[in-house]
Amino acid sequence: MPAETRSRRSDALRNRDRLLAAAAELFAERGLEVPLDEIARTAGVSIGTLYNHFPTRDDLYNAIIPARLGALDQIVARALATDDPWDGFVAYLEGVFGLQAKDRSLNDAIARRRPASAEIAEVCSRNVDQVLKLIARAKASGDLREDFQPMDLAMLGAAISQVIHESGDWRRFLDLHLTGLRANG
Amino acid sequence: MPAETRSRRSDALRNRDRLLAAAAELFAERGLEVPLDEIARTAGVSIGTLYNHFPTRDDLYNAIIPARLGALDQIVARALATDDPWDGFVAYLEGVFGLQAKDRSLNDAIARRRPASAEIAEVCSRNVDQVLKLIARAKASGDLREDFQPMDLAMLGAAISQVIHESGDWRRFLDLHLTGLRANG
DNA sequence: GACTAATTTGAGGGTGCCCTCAAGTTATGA
DNA sequence: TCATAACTTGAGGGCACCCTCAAATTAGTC
Repeated sequence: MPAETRSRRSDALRNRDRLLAAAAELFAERGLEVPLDEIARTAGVSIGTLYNHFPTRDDLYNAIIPARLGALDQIVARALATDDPWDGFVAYLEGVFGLQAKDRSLNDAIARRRPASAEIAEVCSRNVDQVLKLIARAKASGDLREDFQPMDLAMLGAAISQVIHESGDWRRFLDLHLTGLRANG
Repeated sequence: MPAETRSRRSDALRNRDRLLAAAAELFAERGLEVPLDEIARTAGVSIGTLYNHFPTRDDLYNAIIPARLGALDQIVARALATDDPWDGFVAYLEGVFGLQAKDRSLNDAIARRRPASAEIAEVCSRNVDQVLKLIARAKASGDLREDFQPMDLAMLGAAISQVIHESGDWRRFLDLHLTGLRANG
């Protein structure tokens, strides 16, 4: 198979890297809907070159988002390693939302399931099992209310994504959500 | 002043009504960003006529949104009329969010301050005093946590608007937010 | 019925973003 | 250094939405 031995040209590799760097930066700053020609311009490359390397927008997403979502693995692992089930659950929430707050593309990808590509879905679903464990653990210890559902978590993510979007204090909001608004309890 | 006595032509009045009806319907269904030419088409009128009656998008918003926001007055009044301060506070939240859930344009206008026109801001601010009263009352009775701020309400509105947007169960989410996720309390 | 001012019309120009492809450039290996 | 495949380029066509304005139509008046 000689096709395998063909090496990419060096300029092509360099341009690809520049495109990824530019896209990563712009996605993080402004979300997943930055115009492609702006990415090309930032990378110092023509729009045609961008399309050579990434024929569709999803190709660009798939080259960037899954790697970033890898951070989720660590967050959920650390949460599960926490002795106290409730603290672990809270640590997970703070970890994920902190990630979303720092990177608008992750806010889009996690909370709004924006790209919705198979590849990204895979990364997310890889964590679902772990997260379910986290939830079960917190329920078993009596800390988390019994009726809590995964959908509640999804909605919390959506809600917080909007608080972040509005530049609100998401930690404060999370705290209120965890403890409730009622005074005595 | 003879200019005052000039009457609008009947077809113009009719077309204006049709435009308002079409815009109201489309706004409620799909939010405030429906294309103007779609509104004109729905009204059975040309795009030029739309611009005759409503030179800017804001003119259209101002002709529709403030009236709808009038419902807020009733909601807050009914909430204040409720004997139990906490029940009143909750009734207000349910009233407002119910409104947002039924009408996407109100979801945009209330929670995301989308049009941000002076006229709409006026309608909203008219209620602020009443809402502050509602909050103060609920705090005084010891039902609402002392550290609750108006900003917390704004963020809750933003959060719920997103839950509604994702077709989530906003009542469930509000319930969780009011009572917290922790099991015992 | 004819006049006129009010109103409507929709083609057309502008913008921003998408995507393509024929022509030009360049890395690479012989 | 040349040949060639690999790569880059950017003008250009498409689309969706915005907004304008000269020409056509029509309601209201005499």
